[in-house]
Amino acid sequence: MTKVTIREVAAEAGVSVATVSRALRGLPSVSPATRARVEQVAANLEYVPDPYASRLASSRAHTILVAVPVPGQWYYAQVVTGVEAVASDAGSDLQLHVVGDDAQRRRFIEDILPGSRRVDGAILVDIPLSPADAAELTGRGVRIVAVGQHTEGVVSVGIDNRQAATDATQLLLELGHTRIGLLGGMPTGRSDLSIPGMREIGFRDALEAAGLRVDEDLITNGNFSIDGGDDAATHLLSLREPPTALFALSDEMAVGAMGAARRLGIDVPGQLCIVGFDGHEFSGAIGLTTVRQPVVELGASAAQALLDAVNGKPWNEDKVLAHELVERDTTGRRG
Amino acid sequence: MTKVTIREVAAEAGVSVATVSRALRGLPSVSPATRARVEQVAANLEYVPDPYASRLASSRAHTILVAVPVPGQWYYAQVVTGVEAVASDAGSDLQLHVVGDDAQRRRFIEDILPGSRRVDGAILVDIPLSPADAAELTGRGVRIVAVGQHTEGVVSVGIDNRQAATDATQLLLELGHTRIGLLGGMPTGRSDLSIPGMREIGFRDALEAAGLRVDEDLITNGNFSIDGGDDAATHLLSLREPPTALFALSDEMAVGAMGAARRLGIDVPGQLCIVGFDGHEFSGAIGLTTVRQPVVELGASAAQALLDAVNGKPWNEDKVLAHELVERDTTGRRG
DNA sequence: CTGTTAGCGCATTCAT
DNA sequence: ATGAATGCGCTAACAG
Repeated sequence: MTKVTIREVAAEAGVSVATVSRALRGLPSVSPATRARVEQVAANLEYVPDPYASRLASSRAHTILVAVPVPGQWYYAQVVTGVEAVASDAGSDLQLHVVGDDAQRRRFIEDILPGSRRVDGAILVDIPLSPADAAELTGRGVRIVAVGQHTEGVVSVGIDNRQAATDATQLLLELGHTRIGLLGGMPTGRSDLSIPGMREIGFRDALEAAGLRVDEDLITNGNFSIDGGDDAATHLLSLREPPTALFALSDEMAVGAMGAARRLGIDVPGQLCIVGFDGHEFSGAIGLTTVRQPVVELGASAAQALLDAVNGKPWNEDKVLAHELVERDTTGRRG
Repeated sequence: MTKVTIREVAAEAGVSVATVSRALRGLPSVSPATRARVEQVAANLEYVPDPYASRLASSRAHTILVAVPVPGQWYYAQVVTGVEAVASDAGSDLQLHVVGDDAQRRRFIEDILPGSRRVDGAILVDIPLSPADAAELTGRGVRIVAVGQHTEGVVSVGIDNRQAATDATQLLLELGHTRIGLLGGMPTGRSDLSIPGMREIGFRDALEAAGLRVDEDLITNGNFSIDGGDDAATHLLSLREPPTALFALSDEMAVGAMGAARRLGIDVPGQLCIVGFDGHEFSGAIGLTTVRQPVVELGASAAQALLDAVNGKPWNEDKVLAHELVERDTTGRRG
């Protein structure tokens, strides 16, 4: 009922509040005996430091903020999981922010983030950030780490999206496909810097390397959603010359495409091969060939980068984690 | 760079800090003229109140905490999404905590939650809470709302799990199945109060109502995971007298079961019908019949309940949202 | 309607 | 190694 404060602990232990503070935080200059006594008393009184008071008094917030566009989407949920694990290990709280539309984005960048000591830093997952905004924020002392989306002047953690897309496309090419449909998505801003953009480039790379011309009609927008993938696939499959394979830039779209194929009575992989992207938890069970990326580790690394920066050891270069092409039923080697 | 404080705003606007505080928070006793001026100055100076200072000084944290066992699991991610939406609408931050194993659970209940003013309240999603702990916490002024898991003395938001399971089982019965396997999970604590427990009871209800005896050998533990569902299904399907239908208490397990069936060359729904539970985003695309529950709304309602409690209007009874049986391919009406 | 006076609970100098 | 003093930035009575 009564919120025990550091003062009562001090009184009870017969020392000053300063000593209690030092003892409980494991600072060096405290005699073992005193420390033991203080810890004992604190335990008895069930003393729990008020985080807000300590955040106000010190400069560390012991809180790391993570912003994602759609917290319910598998990929983001996994990244958040990774961040949480590292954060909680380090004794930091995790504040989750949703930055979906552009209005939220502006509010987030202008109002939330600048509140300097609110948090130790922020992890932006696929949140577009202009170099100007980035400079402005870091100038204000806001530590930022990006996951996926790369921004000038901000450390980022991700995979080699371009290469990963090339790998996936090459598998399809090896299987003999020459008409490959692409289920991509919303190219916001400079496409050569966005994730979808990089993947699309990788896709084109592979085709060109194989001496094939890219048929722009086969490049569609699946909106990174199941329904979008379904729609896009339905469209592609109804063309006069439909593709014999689809490369979806997310497993959600790939699943949508699988659904479309099933509805249209098109056999997968007999008549249509499909490759997804992400390594969604369901991909194995439904036999979806996909490019697996280390999602949880992505978040964990980002969190670590942030913590390191907080501790004065900022990373000086981006971290690129390994991806892996996982071949499964939807690209069953055609007999 | 320079953190603008309320003092500078006050100075610049020629009023006291108290007035600035009142003006900016929209409190009644401030003249329109003064308020306008203060707001103007605050905007110019790009003043952003320090949340920790205000939390320390006031009694509201403007933070709502949400605890889930596995943040990366679809169901939890959806609930969190719902909570976030309502929280951010109300201007509150969202603090995410993972409470997986029992050690985390104890630490959470004993150390995190009791920090009274740390948060306005907590939403526990499927976190077992003993009536004793609940009483202790509420006694300390910690507001709690439960999602799913019901605990004596704590308002909860959920669906009628028992009825939902009965509905699902009845569909299978109507289709003529008499040997139905159950993919359930870890009965932690009193099973008749846990979600899996309630669903299992609903399952038994339906069988008994149909005059069928429950074959305990068909009741398995799928651990609420894809792999667990696969294993459990594999086991069931290898019995001398295998079930002709499976009822999985989560879509993850159902998908695992679908994978197992595919691997074993068992046609679904021809030789085996499957019903899942949750209404996972992928269920539609893969044709999985399932019991859909309003996941996002679950979180949103819980958040609303918490906010209402904070505002002195605590709910006096649990909220039961509607579920819906969605019939799809995996229970294709057999010709 | 507005200004003054006190803290909120803790982390930090600076002494000792 | 420890204590006393000061302030983090804001809200909350209490006056006026």
